[in-house]
Amino acid sequence: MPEGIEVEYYRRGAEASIDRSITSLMADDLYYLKGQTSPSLLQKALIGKELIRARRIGKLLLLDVDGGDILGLRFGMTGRIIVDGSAPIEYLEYSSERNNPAWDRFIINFNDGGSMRVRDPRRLGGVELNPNLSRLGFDLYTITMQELSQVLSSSSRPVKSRLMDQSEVAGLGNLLTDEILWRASVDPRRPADSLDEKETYILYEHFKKTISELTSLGGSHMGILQDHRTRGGLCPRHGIPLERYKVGGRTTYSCPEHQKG
DNA sequence: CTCGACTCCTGTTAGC
DNA sequence: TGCTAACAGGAGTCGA
Repeated sequence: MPEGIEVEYYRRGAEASIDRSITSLMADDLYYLKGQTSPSLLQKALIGKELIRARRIGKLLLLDVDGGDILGLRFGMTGRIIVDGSAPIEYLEYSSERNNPAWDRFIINFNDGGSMRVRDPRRLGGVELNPNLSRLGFDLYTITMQELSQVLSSSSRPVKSRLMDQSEVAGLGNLLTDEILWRASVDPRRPADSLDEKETYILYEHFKKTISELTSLGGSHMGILQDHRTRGGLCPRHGIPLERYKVGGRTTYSCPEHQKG
């Protein structure tokens, strides 16, 4: 599913839509419009305008409009962005291999005949004009050691829950979080504030390395753990069955050998 | 503050 | 073989 890494790819893809005049919209799926966003507000903000910048905070893609508005796109679990018919990410975990235009929930048409569309089979994403950004935590690409330390030391919740809390760290999803904790040899259930300075540093190093590595490899699904995150899956390091359980309601896999305590 | 339980959604898959 | 029920997870809400 799209996590921060995929959305960063989407952002790069969306840059192809910069500086092109918007002539029309398709925003028929009202369920997909979040907050106060309505088709008429979108028309007013976008028609005759241009997108001037593509930004990203965590899993939220932000497109600045030349009238001062900001178009926020969320992709949920199965959403992708398609600019002029091509998608920055073709393969998406848990999404359909098929590519059905009926799943287009939002379309921007440009005066040159091209388009930018959000294709989302399960409709867990959404479009929001001028989204509230104040609740987003440190972005996964720019978080510092001090910031991570602050996030972890200020709560006794499970370390995994803390890392996935978008108001603390923005951009980590379930798969990336399992991958990072697996690499760092940390039990996802451990209280966040139980990690000492050295453990936090090790976690931070694996965090940064995982993000940069999977960004160059092409997505969250390229992680070492990913293929083994299934019932009966084996730890790629020890060859023993991974544990499967819930943390904060999310399916979690970890190795009982090197991620204990 | 923190937790679980619930909601939304729908394509895929496990299991009878 | 064919059906149904559970599952996947991002994000929000709600009550304990």
